[in-house]
Amino acid sequence: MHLGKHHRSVDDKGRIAMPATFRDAFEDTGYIAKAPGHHCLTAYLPNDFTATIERLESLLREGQATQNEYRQFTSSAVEISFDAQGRFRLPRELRDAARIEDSAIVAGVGTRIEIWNPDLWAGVEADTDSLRGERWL
Amino acid sequence: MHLGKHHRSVDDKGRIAMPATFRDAFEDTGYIAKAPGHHCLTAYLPNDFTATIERLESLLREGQATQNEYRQFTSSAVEISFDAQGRFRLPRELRDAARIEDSAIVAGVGTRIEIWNPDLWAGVEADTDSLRGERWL
DNA sequence: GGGGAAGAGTGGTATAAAGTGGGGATTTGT
DNA sequence: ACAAATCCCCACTTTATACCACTCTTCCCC
Repeated sequence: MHLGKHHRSVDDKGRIAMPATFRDAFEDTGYIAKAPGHHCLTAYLPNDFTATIERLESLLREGQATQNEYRQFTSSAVEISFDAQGRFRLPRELRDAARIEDSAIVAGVGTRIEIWNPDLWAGVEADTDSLRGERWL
Repeated sequence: MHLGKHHRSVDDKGRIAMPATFRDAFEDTGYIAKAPGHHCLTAYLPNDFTATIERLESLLREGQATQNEYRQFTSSAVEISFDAQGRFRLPRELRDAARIEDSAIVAGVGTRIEIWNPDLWAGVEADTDSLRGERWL
C-alpha cells in the first residue's frame, strides 16, 4: 500500500529521487509506463508489473484488448534502476508524455505509484466536484 | 520481456542499430520477418523464431493454417547478425514491405520486437479508441 | 534542549557505452 | 571485367552511468 505525496526535482539528465518511503518496496528495479490517457506516469514494483502485463495478455487472447493497446503499453514501459542516491532516470519520452520538466509530484495511490506534472496534479486536487466521501467513509 | 520504444536511423546501406536493451537478449544472431499484414516487421530471438515456426507448422498439420501462409512467413524471414557496433542489415525487400526508408521505430512489445515506419507507428499511438486501461491496470 | 550522527535530497564531474557516419577491401552477380 | 552489394574497420558525437561532494532534515543520545 503506497501512501503520501512528495514533490521532487527532476534535473536536466532526467534523474528523479524515488521517495524513501516508496523506495524500500523496490529491491533493485521497477518499471515506469504511461498511464492510459497519458495524464501521468505509473511506477510499478516488478511483481505488480508482470501481473499487469499478464492481465493484459490474457485480455488480448480473449479478444477483449487490442494489439495496439498492448503495443502502446509495453512500448511505453521502461525498466528502471536506482543509483547510490536512490534516484532513477525518467527517459525524455516519458517526461514529454506526462509534461514533466524540472519537477514532479510522486504520489502513493494505494495500489500504485503515480508521477505527475505538478500543475496537472493541482487539477486533481482542485476536482472537488466528485468528492462524495459519505459513500465510503 | 521486451519493453520501450526507440527511434533509429537507417543508413543508405540498410544498417540499423538494435537498441542496446534488446541487443543483450540476442547472442550472435536473430531473425526478421514480415508481420502478417506487413504493417511492420518482427524481430525474433533464435529460440522464439524456431518456436514460432513450430507453432505454425503445427497449425498447418491441423489444417488451421494454409501452405501459402507458411510460404509467406518463412520466405520473408532472414537471419541477421550484428556488426561491432551492434547494427544489423535490413534487406531492401523487408524495408520496402514495411515502408521503411531512412529511419524506423524499434518497439519492445512484450513477447516480441517490432520494427515500424515512424509514420505508421504514429498511427498506432493515435489509436486511442481502444484504450480502456481500467480493465487491466 | 544541544550536539552529533545518519539518512534523504540535490547538484556536478568523469568515464564508459551507445548511436551514427563513412572509407575501403572483398565478394557477388551480370 | 565491371557495377553493385556486403563486410570489416575506424572515427566522431551524444547519451547514459558511476562517482563524489554538499546541504538539510530528522532522529538519537547525552
